[in-house]
Amino acid sequence: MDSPTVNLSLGINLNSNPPHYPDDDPTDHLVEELNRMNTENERLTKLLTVVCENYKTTQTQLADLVMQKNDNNRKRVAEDDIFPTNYYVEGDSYKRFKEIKTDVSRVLVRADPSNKSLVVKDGYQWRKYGQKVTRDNPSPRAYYKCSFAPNCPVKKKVQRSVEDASIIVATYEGEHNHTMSSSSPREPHQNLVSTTSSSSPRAKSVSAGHNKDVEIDRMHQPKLCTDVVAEGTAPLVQQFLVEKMASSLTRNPSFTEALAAAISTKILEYDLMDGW
DNA sequence: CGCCTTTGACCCGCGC
DNA sequence: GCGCGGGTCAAAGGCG
Ligand SMILES: [Zn+2]
Repeated sequence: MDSPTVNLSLGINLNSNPPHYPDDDPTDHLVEELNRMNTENERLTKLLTVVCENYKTTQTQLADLVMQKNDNNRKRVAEDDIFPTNYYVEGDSYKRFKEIKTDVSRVLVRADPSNKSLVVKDGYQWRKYGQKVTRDNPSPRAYYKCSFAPNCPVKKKVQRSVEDASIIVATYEGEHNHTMSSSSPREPHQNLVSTTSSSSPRAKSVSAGHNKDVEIDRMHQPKLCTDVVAEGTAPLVQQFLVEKMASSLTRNPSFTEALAAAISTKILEYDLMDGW
């Protein structure tokens, strides 16, 4: 793919050594310092916005490329042509089709560890129908079903990540056959796209690579989500980009705080805007 | 009263 | 068959 050489050196100049003021009036210095901080914060916010926009654009392009590749490689299964029943007859008994997996998408959500309830508000209405403890994860896994429409087949599994209690991994399965309440019918913002786990060894009907992923980042601690993206099935380009950005940013320790603050305000604006 | 969560039982596929 | 692990059911209870 033609990579338009993104300038990854963000040129962050945080001026971590404030000038030493003469000590005639300390409050003036504080006010001045505060103003300087505000200006810096504003600048960082703008910078962050630009970075996010670029990131989103890159993600969209990557998603398009992946989808094109999938369409070229395999015959696309139309969603409406899926058999009405998931069972077939073998001998005198019904058996269930295993490979009817519609589409699975994985979503990474960062939330503060104190949030014990795994209720992730993503615009839909979910009814919890189960909870199990899994083998290799101390936190339980919750099972939800979309209860917005009576026959909506969408399910999701929610579980905290291993060894990082501030990350919630939600796995969506299926597609909604209804719209999202009274919200705007336009597409929701796609921030992160991860690959489907469609690598079944002998899958007859291949799942269409049609996944919509959203990453919501609730940052309370100045920790970037590099590990999360790296651990998943993220494409290499995305991995590289994120790691590059993270290394650029984390090199400056005081940047993470400003970044967290900027993201918090951004997310608040986002929430108000979308009416979550 | 309707919708939700909780929670143990149940089911089912898989490996031994 | 049996045990195990993951997924689902459904009764019971909570809540506005
Ligand atoms: Zn739905």
